[in-house]
Amino acid sequence: MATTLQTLDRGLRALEIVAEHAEGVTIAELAEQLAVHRAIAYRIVTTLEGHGLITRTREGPVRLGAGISLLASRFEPQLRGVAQPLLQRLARATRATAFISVAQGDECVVIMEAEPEEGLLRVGYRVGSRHPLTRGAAGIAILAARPPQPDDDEAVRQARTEGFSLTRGQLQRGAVGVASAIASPQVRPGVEACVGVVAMDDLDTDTAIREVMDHAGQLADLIGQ
Amino acid sequence: MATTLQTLDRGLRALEIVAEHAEGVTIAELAEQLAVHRAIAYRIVTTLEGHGLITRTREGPVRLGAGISLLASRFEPQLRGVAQPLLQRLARATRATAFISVAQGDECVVIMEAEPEEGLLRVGYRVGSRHPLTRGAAGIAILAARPPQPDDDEAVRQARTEGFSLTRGQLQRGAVGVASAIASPQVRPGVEACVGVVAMDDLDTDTAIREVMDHAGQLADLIGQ
DNA sequence: TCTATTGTTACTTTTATCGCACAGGATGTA
DNA sequence: TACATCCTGTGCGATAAAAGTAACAATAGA
Repeated sequence: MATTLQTLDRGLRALEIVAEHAEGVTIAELAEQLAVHRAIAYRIVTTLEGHGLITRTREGPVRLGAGISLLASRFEPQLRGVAQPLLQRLARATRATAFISVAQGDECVVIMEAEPEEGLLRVGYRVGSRHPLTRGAAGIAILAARPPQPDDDEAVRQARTEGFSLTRGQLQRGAVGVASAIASPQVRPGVEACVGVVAMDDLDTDTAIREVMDHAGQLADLIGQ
Repeated sequence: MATTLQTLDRGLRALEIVAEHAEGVTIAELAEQLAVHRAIAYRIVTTLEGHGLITRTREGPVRLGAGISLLASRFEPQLRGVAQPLLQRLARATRATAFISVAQGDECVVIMEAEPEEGLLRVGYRVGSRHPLTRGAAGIAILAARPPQPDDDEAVRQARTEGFSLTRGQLQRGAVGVASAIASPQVRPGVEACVGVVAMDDLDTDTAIREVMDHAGQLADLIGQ
């Protein structure tokens, strides 16, 4: 019947709660947020700590541990580190917020973000935020990189021929997004990523399209070696 | 009696096994490595997938998911991205392998690494590798950044006064390491990190000491704002 | 066509987990 | 000092949750 495991689920929720508290949480606070007894929270913390995913200061709060970095270093190792400077350059060139998203099931998740240094208003694109692949420039760019399907949307077909996708107001009123897939089929089939920018209506789309596609090519080269 | 949770422990072990297989693993392989029945592995996979930590290609293997990046972005967000270019510069300036380590319990764990581009032989310092705080330049640098303890080792006291630690052959015969703590007590108390370099015996220690301390200061400034 | 492998789900058994209870330490207050 | 109030940490029995079995569908290969 139940296809998920309660204990594992609680442990992962605990990990997320710890992640949300940069200043750390006590076991008692953790138990309250999980709505479980403190003894349970204590055992969860002990187990997570055994795997290095969290760490504890003496008698004090719990925070994320170095095991997270180990996992992150295994997840698209080529991308991390190399991509951040590129994203910064893209953000500067387009005066817009640059991001990298990957497909996760039938959703699109932001994994990295860089904001322009200048400008009065900034558009933030929160790392970890997700939305359906069928909505927003990022998802459409990823769908366009897949083999053609008979039920593809018009926007997807257009993005497939042009090499980029441009959407207005699909995720937020007044927001415009441009994205292009990062092509690396030979390296890691199954990993689907795209790079793009998002901004208010005043985005210079010609520049954005050119820069986004240029950076998508650079990223593909960097991770394709 | 048992202070850890078997189900959570298995789930985290599964996550680590998936991380070790960049090309992906099938549920059957995962079940074999965990020494559990396929049905159990299936439920573990479903639960991990629900939290975005792993993702599945259609009918195919399992690999790490975007949730890892979300967690990583919460773990020392200032450090990630900003630090990698600095590490590259440090590696180039010293012609040695540069690294950042953090304290995890009474151990010292490498979380980032950068290797010099030139040179015939490279010294690799694997991300995720760990050793006691009392051994190696990195651990001593972290201990030296803590308030003085009566049972401090001589090397720790010396590192505290000089601002850096230098060890030879403690972790590996013929290896020499230099490290200095990243001081950021006001920002995130409880996070203890250090930066350093490791190389064969031919390290130019004067240059290394100067560069490591300089970069430690830069990193402290960057994350201290 | 037959066989082998894998993913997936229903059902029964059993065991790991839950939640209570209590001990102990640190801190604050009268 | 005595008392109160937080917190962490840990046996132990009842029970809910997970383990294990079996079975089915789908796919691939011989």
